[in-house]
Amino acid sequence: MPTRALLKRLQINAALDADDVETIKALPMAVRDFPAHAPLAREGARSTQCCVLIEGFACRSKTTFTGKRQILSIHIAGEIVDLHGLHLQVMDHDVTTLSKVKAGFIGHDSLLAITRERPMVAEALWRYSLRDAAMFREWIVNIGRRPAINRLAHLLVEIATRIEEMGFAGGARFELPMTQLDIADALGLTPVHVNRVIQELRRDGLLELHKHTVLLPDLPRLKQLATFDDLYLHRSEALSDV
Amino acid sequence: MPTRALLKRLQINAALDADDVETIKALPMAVRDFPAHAPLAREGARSTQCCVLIEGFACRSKTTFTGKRQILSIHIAGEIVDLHGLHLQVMDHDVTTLSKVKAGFIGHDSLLAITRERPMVAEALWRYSLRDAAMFREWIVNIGRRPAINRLAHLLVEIATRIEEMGFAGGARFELPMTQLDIADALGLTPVHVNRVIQELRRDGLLELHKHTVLLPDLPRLKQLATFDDLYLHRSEALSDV
DNA sequence: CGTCGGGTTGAGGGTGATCAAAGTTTGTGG
DNA sequence: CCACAAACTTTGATCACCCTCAACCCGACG
Repeated sequence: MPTRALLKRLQINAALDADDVETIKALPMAVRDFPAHAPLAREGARSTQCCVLIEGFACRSKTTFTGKRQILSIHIAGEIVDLHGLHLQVMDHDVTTLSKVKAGFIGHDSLLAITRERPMVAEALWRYSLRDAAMFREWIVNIGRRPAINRLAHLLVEIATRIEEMGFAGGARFELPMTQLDIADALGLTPVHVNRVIQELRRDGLLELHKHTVLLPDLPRLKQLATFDDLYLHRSEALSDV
Repeated sequence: MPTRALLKRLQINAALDADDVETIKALPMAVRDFPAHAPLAREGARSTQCCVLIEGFACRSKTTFTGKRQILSIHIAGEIVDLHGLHLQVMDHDVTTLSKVKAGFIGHDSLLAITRERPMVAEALWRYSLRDAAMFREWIVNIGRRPAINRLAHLLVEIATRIEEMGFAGGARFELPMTQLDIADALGLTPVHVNRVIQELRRDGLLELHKHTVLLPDLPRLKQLATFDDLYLHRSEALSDV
């Protein structure tokens, strides 16, 4: 069931009834496989469908005229990488796979139709896009006001938290198919400096990183270093919903 | 008519029919005045209403545990500073006035009701929040990948563009009630360095700044310096709407 | 006239950038 | 399965952008 992860993702933040769930499951979705480093959407393009990650990792990024890339967010299975395209005509950034990816594409027409018929689905999606924005805000704080080590710590803890939230693996060990260059572009640093900061975390016993497997041996201390507060992830708000 | 600016703002990005407009005009709204540097909303609070700027400037910000403030966005008349509160229970950041402000407060209950009855209003608001997110993304790129001068240039051009878009004054001259400390917090810099960068722009004939009046004598050159591309503002998308 | 917030200036220091090169791993084709 | 290339990681040396600290100036306002 390709919509399983998506449903899980939406239900973390919204109370959907059985009919809502059925309607989402029935959405026509084209599933495709992509290799790593493949574009899922490009800046300037007019999208006609939304892209849901079923398996694998992707990131959103912008490249300045001077050729520098800035990664805006990392995405895991269950997440919609371009939901904004539903109401914003043209893509203002790129979406690229980080690993091999299985992705589902849902036409804007069918998605718009269901949002107009089922207000709760519309609100779940709207809320999802608001959480997206909340993560961008924290990303701004991270890049603007935290030194490099703390910045990297925050990125790691955020990803660990989000992976755990979706019920994949434990929070302290996970796959992260990002190169040090990717991490640098995510943090607004250079790859050389990221390498040095990684070594510092290793020395402090806060990070083990072989291949693309991350292990966080002392999550509490890492969270402290990151001054991580998960408020901005707006977890489990469904219960208190109107 | 206190909803005039808001309507103008929404209609830039959405096609509202006469009934939609009337419904928005009829929204019960409590108007209040605030001095400069007053909180409009606080991190951790559960909001029950949305705050619309009728006159004046405000900003959104987060403060890290180490006491550093990062400004996330600047807001002008017509903008809703906490629309996300409609679907996200708790505020993940602060909203503060920058100048004297006249603000209108609309209860979540009436706002939710109208979004459920009028899909086009819901979509206009949803789209508004998506544009918000697009501005956060550009803010990330600005802080993460542009040197200080270019960063300041970008901030100035963005504000000039958004003020012009709303039909206030010309794009090259406008009021900006931010201190150099505020600008520093917006750009992820220190006030001392902001001061030096301002002087550099002055020397280059790109900026005049007396009191809180900004004059941009050579907007094209400033845009070039900022490598400013207004794509992310998603201007006038209403026409091509579904 | 004194205080206070904000702007300006100077000296010195450090975080992170740049440049360059050497390892190491990954992946691909023979 | 090996050979080779390409991509990624690591290390070193040097540099610069921006920070820190500190003082002084200026205008607004009581």
